[in-house]
Amino acid sequence: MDRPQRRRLTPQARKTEIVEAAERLLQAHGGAGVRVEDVVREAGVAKGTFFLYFPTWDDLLETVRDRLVAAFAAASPPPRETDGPIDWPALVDRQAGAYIDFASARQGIGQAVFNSDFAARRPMAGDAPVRLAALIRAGQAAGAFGSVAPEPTARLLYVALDEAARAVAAGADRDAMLAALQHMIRRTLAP
Amino acid sequence: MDRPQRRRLTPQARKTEIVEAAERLLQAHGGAGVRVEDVVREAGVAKGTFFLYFPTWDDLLETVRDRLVAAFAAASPPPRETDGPIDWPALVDRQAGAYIDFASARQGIGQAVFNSDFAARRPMAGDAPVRLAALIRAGQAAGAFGSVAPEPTARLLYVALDEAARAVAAGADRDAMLAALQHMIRRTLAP
Amino acid sequence: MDRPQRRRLTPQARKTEIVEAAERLLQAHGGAGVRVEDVVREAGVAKGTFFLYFPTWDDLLETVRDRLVAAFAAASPPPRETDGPIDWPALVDRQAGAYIDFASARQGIGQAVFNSDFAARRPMAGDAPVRLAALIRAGQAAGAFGSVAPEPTARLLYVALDEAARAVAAGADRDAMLAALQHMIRRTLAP
Amino acid sequence: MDRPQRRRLTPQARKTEIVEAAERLLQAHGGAGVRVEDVVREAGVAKGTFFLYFPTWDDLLETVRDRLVAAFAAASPPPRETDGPIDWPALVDRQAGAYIDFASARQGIGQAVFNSDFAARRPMAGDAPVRLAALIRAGQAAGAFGSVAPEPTARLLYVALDEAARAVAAGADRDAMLAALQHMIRRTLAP
DNA sequence: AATGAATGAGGTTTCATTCAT
DNA sequence: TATGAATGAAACCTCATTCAT
Repeated sequence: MDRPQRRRLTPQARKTEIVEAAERLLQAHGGAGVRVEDVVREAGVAKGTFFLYFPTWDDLLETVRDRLVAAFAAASPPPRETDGPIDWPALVDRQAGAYIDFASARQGIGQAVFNSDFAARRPMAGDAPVRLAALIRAGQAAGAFGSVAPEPTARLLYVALDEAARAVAAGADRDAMLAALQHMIRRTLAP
Repeated sequence: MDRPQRRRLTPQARKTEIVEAAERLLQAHGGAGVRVEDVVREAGVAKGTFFLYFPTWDDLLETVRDRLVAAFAAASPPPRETDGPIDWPALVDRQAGAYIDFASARQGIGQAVFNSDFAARRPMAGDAPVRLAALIRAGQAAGAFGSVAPEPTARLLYVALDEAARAVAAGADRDAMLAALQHMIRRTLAP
Repeated sequence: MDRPQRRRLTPQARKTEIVEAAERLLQAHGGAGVRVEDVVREAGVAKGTFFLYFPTWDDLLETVRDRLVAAFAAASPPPRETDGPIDWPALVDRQAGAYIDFASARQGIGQAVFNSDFAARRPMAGDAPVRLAALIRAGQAAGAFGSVAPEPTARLLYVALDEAARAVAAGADRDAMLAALQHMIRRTLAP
Repeated sequence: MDRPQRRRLTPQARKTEIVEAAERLLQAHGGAGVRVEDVVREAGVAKGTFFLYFPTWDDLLETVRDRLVAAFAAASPPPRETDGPIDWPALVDRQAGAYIDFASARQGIGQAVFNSDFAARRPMAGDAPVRLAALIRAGQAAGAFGSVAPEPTARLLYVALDEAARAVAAGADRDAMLAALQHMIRRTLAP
């Protein structure tokens, strides 16, 4: 028949192809009902190839999650000291907006890896709240923020960020959500 | 034979038995890996009986979810006007504490019905944020709160409440989480 | 369509049906290439039913093996003292013949459970050689046999018995094999 | 790059490397669970190379089996007439001991090629019993053995030899097994 | 001759749901 | 109303074998 040629790639390239195929499907379906079968069809590879790169389905999801986290970290790097004195409130506002836009555009994936049975099965180190806590601490050191407890507050703010993104993805007014979020953050961290 | 006597109960009582058995297991396992098989064993009924009362597994989860929501509503009723002028900040603080204690004690169930594939399959009307928005509106009407947008803010505060409960259930210091939460809420709603 | 009616049986009856279907196939194919799929087709049950009774494929083989051993034990019971003095050489000759006939008629099953990867995966207590050693000991006590070491000799005689059956099943002359076997046993055990 | 130099060997040498790697693994694991993957890793060659030399997995096992048979034949050659009159009973005793020692030291391989699904899939010409029958015939011609039927008896003695080796490999007392075996053989073949 | 990425048929196992009793 | 044996559609995963390089 017209069986497509066997395409030989470097392992890294092939792995990426599979992950990206998975991301497309997860984004479209929120993770629910996406199976190995679907991913390999989307990626145009054989089933065995999938398991060559991901021993289990959860290993794929883990990779997807790691890529998501890394992508946001790369997209909104923490402020560098060298750029002069930091306008903390403005910085926080900007980051909040960036997060909403980033995460709402990837809501399906986020759902699949953060609000699913998978998330319960394979809990995550939880990098984001840690980075947020560090940010709060830095702002406090600069005298820009009040004396809230950094870690608990970071946790709470983080889920608020996430919820805002989810709301926007679900159709809520982006600017209204962002305004409410920024208000909450500014007020919470204000001296 | 000496088969255990078939216990004839009112339909409602039998249904409750099953739900409560399910709640015990979901609470213990966070929902992961709890199967119909397990529930009927815990409830002491036959498998067919389960489907007599719950056409599908998700119907059971829906019932569990509804009961959870109803239980909290019953446990912390909204303030009644008749009790004289309301101390809004104090009210909010009290509700936050109540929510943390209630939800952290039922974290497993909450996980199973709110942070799982089920939650994605069967989204919920979302009663809690609505009630919270109403509360904010009432406080605003009384001049106790500032002019934030009630619905978006309610959404954000609600997930913060939830996260605080989750953190406590996971071992975080209850009082520290509560303090951070109360600070956030008070500041966010302050005039 | 003409989907066959669902046949409800007692668990024991259904289990037996499945085992017997398996035995037919194993006997016919020597175990090689017989799969769950084949057994359920032969038994006329659904695949899930198989796993209801045999958690794994090897559990089925174990049941088949146990039945085989039990069947031979039942078919040729050890001599009872009450029947008067025993003619040991004649007894041994008779048992040898019985074993050859029994085992050669079930060569396929024997192959599947005793000379296969399964046998290596799940080694057996090895009841037969033990019973044979007891028989030798009893004959020695009666002065009918010489002073060979019972256990090692029983092991060796047992595999010879088995090989004779295998040879007969493979087409060798039954009487010639039996004669050679009886000669070997008699000579080995003679005083 | 620094990829390990592709070692160019004569085909025969490369094939031997693979077989010997396989033998090491089969001996260690009794054949169960040894896969092509394992063999090529042990041999330090690529997977494709394996199939260059062995069209199928069973071809490898066949080679292993042939080497095993040839190795024993080489290790204990049949007696040559030129050495003068043969002491048949002593010869037989010696061969039995040699077989036990040889086979018990290679029990894993023996299991993999003689008592496995492979052995059923690819039955063997059965050289060993044939040679044993010839030996019996020669002894009979010399007047040292009785008039047993050579072929059936050789079959039975051969499996006894094999079982003795298996028992020793499994931890049985070598000398006790050997004594029982020699007794059985001597008595069976005695005039 | 040698490599190792890619294949896909085939196998076991799970479990929500059905249905004869 | 209640039972529990029976179902079968997935789902995951393995691994001998192929083939482009």
